[in-house]
Amino acid sequence: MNDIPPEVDPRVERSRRVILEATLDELGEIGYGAMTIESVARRAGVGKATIYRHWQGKLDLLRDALETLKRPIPPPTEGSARERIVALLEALVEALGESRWSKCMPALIDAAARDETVQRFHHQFVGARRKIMVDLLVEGIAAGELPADLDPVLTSEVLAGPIFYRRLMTGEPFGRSVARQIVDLVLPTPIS
Amino acid sequence: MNDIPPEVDPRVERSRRVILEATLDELGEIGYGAMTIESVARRAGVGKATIYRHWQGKLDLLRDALETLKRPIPPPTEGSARERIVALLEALVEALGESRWSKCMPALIDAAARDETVQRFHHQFVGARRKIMVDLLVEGIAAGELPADLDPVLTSEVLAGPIFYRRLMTGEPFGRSVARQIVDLVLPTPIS
DNA sequence: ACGCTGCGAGACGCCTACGTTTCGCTGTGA
DNA sequence: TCACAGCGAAACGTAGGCGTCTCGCAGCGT
Repeated sequence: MNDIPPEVDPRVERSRRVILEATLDELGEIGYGAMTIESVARRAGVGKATIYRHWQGKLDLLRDALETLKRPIPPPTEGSARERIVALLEALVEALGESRWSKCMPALIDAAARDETVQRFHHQFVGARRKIMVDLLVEGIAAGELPADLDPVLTSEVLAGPIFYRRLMTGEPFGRSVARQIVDLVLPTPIS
Repeated sequence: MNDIPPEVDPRVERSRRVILEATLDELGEIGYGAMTIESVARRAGVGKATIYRHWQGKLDLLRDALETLKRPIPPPTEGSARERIVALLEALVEALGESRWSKCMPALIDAAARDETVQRFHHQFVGARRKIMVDLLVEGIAAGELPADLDPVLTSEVLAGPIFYRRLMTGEPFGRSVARQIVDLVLPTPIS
């Protein structure tokens, strides 16, 4: 995962960085089908030969660019299981509102439908996020805070699904507060 | 909506039909960004001049093609509110599994992110579907079969969201049975 | 200080799509 | 029956991306 830097020429480092940045920007803005090596080079302020020096082509470039999106998501650790679930869902709301990941999402979904490698990345990326939620649910069940017969996987989908639904299908704006609303609707209310 | 046929040349009728068909096929297969007038013409077995004779360009063509996807969805009328909701959700599962709409969905989401007209179409299409579910929920509440404090809009999103989530985000296969599982999880179980 | 190497720029031949035009051909409607 | 209109095919010049190559430059490591 974390190599000891093999004395890489800083010029190479810098080129790779600005090119991968430009790739994600371009992807988010015009989509995968319309994205070209030349448009990426223009946006990056780079000769296209420099891109071909480091990558085989468009798909190879995209795959590398997507890797840079991966970032560890810290699972919430404070409060009751229910509160931690709300917090994680709120983090998802935030991420889907502003992040570069969110901006690239439509293009990513489209590209995933065309290329199997991108599809694997996409599913894996989402899967990693969802696993955190599933873990929280399992903990909650183990702690007796949630019903023992709750299906954690299905529940995680029911919790996260509506947020993606709004982002991708209806375009309806949403704020942090939907997170708690969804949890209140889905998880049996504690006696209060 | 339903004009009296203005004596249209059957050759024109036929051309429009095969071209719009080919447009949707092309859209589903290679996406909006990669789709070209020439690729549509090739697939339709048509001279590209014939396309330019009827449409201004790619976007104009796409908009017309999308219109042909619209089809009335008959809301279920038999059984309890809960059973009708399950039935409607099952219909959604079917539609997301097999239909041309589903095949075009990734491209559609991508195109909606680039063009406002497509976005309006997409949101409206989804909105029309969701309205049926909301109506069912409202009926159920009015009939006393569902709790009076249930938010019908949010509930419809929580019901449908997970199915889209699987289709677009995780790629996990799903069958009719998820519909009932989701309803059982979300709607308070009737005393049984 | 200096040889090396990654760089931006841009030219290359090739290919494909653009949107328009022309050409016979054939089905249509009177 | 026959004028006409829509058709497929193909050619047009233009534009732009492909992937490769060659420059001269400037920042790199020794």
